[in-house]
Amino acid sequence: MSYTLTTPLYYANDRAHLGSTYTTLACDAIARHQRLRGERVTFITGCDEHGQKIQRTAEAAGLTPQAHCDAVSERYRQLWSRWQISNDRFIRTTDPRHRQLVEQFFARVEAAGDVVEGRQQGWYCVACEEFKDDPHEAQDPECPIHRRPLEWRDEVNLFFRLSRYQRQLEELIRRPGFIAPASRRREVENFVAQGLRDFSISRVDLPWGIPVPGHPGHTFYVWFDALLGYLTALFDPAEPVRLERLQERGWPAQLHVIGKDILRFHAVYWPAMLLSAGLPLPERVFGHGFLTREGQKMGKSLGNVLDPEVLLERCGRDAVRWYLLRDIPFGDDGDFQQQRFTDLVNSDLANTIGNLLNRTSSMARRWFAAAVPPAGAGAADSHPLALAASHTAAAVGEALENLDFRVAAEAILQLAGTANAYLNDQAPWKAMKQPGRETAVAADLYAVLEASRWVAVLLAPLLPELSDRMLRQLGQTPFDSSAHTGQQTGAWLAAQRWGVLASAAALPEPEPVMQRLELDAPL
RNA sequence: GGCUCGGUAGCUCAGCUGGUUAGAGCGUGGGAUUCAUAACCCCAAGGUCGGGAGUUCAAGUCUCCCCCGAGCCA
Repeated sequence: MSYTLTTPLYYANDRAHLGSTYTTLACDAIARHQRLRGERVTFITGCDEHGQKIQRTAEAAGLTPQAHCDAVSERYRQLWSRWQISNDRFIRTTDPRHRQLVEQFFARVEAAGDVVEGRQQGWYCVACEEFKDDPHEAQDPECPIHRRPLEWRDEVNLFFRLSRYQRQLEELIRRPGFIAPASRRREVENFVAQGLRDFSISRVDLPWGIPVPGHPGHTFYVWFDALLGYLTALFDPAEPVRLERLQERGWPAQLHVIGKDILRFHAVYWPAMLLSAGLPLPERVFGHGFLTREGQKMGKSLGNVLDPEVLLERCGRDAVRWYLLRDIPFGDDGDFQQQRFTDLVNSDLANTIGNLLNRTSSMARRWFAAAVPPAGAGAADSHPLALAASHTAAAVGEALENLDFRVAAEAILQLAGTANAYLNDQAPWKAMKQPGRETAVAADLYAVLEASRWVAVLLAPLLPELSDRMLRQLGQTPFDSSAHTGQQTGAWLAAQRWGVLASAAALPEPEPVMQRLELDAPL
């Protein structure tokens, strides 16, 4: 089976912010989970590089649009690489192959009779790249979102006949699971119910875009071009772009993850475009929420923007991933609070999970020749920790399928908590002082080591690096869920069996797998 | 202006089709312990469930109005 998922193609107007990082981290966890399950994954991200806004930003910086995009997209690429994002593809809409794809796609849409000319007059926001509904006679109207003056436009554009797809889209949107979370569905339903209007797919006098074949002077509207980037990305960079081959390359996508602000484009315009071109539709569009910081919207004017590069530098990947995935319900809006961030990272990762492994490993080494103790009763499937582990695995699997990272994380945490409590109940440090209890202690420690191993295994999609360190400390081979080299062997599922640790196998000297986070200054 | 989604302990959230003293984790306070990253384990305090009215034997849970936040459409 293959599993294709995408982040949005981020607009190359400016560098990455926390929101795009959040989206990308979540997708990374999904991609890794699917690889670990044995799926052939194509995880797509990239940059959307056309449009008037970029052209103007480049001009203002004294650069050509291409040079500007080269710089911005390179910065994205490097950022994702530093976050160890496991994307298989990074597509840029200025890639020459993308132009081929757009041309092929447009030819289909045009052949379907879905392209018509129309005159468009109105006030236009360059930042939104959209016409606004302000009345024609308005004096100096402003964009309510960007607080910038609107520009008067009067042009003949090409329109996509969205209105023809009214019925089909209504049906699609009703389909359970297409729009997720379900709470966002109503909004789109209402929008469609108002009656779909054709939308323009070209601009005139905008050189920074892909020329529309057969329509001199027109370039494609940036959204039309950008969405198609998901398709271009599926082709191997070395192979020619051929729309007929799309389905062999992993289309349709199982999942588009986006911010809730662009839900309409993905749940309405995009499916209609695909229908017109005779291509299958993505299975699911997931619109997640936005992040605020300490209760306030992040913005340049407030000067409270949290820079993902700074965050990475000062806190590390595991900590940030954990906080964002474990504390913010995926789909809802969330608030980044520094105190809570450090509290959770320290409590969950360092104290509960890290210390569990550390204390157990240290006892095992001390009393059982630096090795995994004889398993005895600890290897039994009926051991309380074995039962807990298998419940946890089921819960984690289900939660991850539902993209509910928070529930998955909590389940893992609970397993670690159960194991910690078990240790306190059994108190091996006391038992070891009594003669004849050595076998029982060995079994207890074995079981707790196994539980720790399960914690590490289940953590692999969410926190690949911490999982890695834990498994090494247990003398196990870590999982490879990265792009391209990801194992896809089912090793991860096979590791979800009680009793994998071999008694007498050497245990490396323990060192803390997770440092506590001490932030002396605000981020 | 119309619509959507939220408003439950200091913080983040659970509470299905209405039904015993409203739950969890973090944080706070206390206890116990020493294997461990001053960690782990146990216990406790903390809520008039945004406000008001209504339906009902019974409402955080249903209806209406209002307030606040986020968003969609005008």
